[in-house]
Amino acid sequence: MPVERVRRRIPEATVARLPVYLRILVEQANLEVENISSEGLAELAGVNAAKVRKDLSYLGSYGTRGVGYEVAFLVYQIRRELGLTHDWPVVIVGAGNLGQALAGYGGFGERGFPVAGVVDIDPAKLDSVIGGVRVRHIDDLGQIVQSRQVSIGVVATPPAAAQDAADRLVRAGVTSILNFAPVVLGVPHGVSVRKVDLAVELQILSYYEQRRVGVGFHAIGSNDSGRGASA
Amino acid sequence: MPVERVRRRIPEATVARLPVYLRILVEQANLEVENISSEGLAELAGVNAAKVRKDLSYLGSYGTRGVGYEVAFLVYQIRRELGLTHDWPVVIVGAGNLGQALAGYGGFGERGFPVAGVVDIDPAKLDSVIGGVRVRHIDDLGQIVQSRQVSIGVVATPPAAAQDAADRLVRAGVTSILNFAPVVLGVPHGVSVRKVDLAVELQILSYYEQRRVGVGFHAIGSNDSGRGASA
DNA sequence: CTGACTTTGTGAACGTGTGCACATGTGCCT
DNA sequence: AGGCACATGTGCACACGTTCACAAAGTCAG
Repeated sequence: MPVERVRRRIPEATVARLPVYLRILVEQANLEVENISSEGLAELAGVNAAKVRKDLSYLGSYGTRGVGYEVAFLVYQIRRELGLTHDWPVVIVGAGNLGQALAGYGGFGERGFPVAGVVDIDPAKLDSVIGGVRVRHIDDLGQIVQSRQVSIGVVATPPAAAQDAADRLVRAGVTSILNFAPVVLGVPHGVSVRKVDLAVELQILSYYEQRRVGVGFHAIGSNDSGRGASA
Repeated sequence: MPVERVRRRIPEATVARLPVYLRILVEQANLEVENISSEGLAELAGVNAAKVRKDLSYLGSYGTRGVGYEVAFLVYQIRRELGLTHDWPVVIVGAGNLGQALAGYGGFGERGFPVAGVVDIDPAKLDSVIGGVRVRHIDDLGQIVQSRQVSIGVVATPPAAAQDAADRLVRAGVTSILNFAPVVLGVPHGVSVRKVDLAVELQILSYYEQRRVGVGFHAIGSNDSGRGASA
């Protein structure tokens, strides 16, 4: 069939849910499930069935009325849409507590994001090996990014060093950054940033916790899949 | 002045930004800044000034026209609203890679979320000390939660064990859960869950990265502060 | 005390996201 | 071959969030 990439825009909220559907679908595929209905998928993803259908409709009409969606085919389509048909090597800046945990956490590579390198500015940390990767000096960043075609960088430095880390990543040619430091990063136009701030998450929980005066029932939206409680 | 807790509801999106404002305001206070305008705060938080004003207006009319907001007072009000006037001890389930990093990461305690305990199901992990806390068996969960008045639990287990961890937390009396496992947790009505899924974040970046065909300019919304790029 | 200037607080318009409800299409059973 | 049961795909209405634009309220200089 002819390649017809129409480049239709997918809503932000949907993009954030697709990875969740994908994970569930892969699990179902491993369980030898061949077809799944929007309701079944919705149940597993903890969302509304109509939302699932609308989300999937952005990819095209890949369902069969009266039957549901073919799991393997959906997996392929979502992967394709998310750009997961090939690996995206990432480079981690900061070999502290968090950087080490991230590098050591096998989940990255498995899910298509192999750790191409870990760098730190502290000479004391150099050459230690974490998760099979040797820690190199931050000055090698450009070389790593170039040679390994890295386009995603992870900032796992202390807050004070985060902006510098981001600047270096951008200078090295990285165009997407996942930021773990509790800082608002300034980056040039054209660079995507997503942040993960543990303290912020806890503080949000604290808000709802504090409100739980005695009534005790809330459905709080999560950051990407609007879901928090179920009966 | 009389205490007038009206319990007005604050929009979800605003709740997610308040912690960011708070962090910035605390920084400014340390820099001896006494007053800040909505525009100044907006700049530092990477958001629109009108948004800042509307967000803060949910707390009450705490600004002074022609001047701005008194930093120290705002810090107090936001803390109060978020329920950060006292500490919220947390218990971490799972002493693996991530659990260790979280426990060892000092940022929790500093920001009002001291680690009350770390538990694991694996006897081999018991009694090792991480970040000043001894790893205990998961059967001690109830005792820890009760004695330390814990209401927030952190799930840092492998995916397969996450639901069980959540069940145990709920049974022990925890009412808020921060979930790091790539699983959709089912919890009873009245329990709040927020999730942090690294792979999902990377996959979202991948989507925008993949679209960057040659045009190269996108402003992608972050999970809480709708912001991704700046010039 | 007055007037110019600054910045808040908010009404109103707009855009995005959600969920219902149902027509439409598909497969199965008789 | 026909009809029935089922599940998708989507139009529509509503809720939520964002941004503009401006009146109201305060400051400060002279």
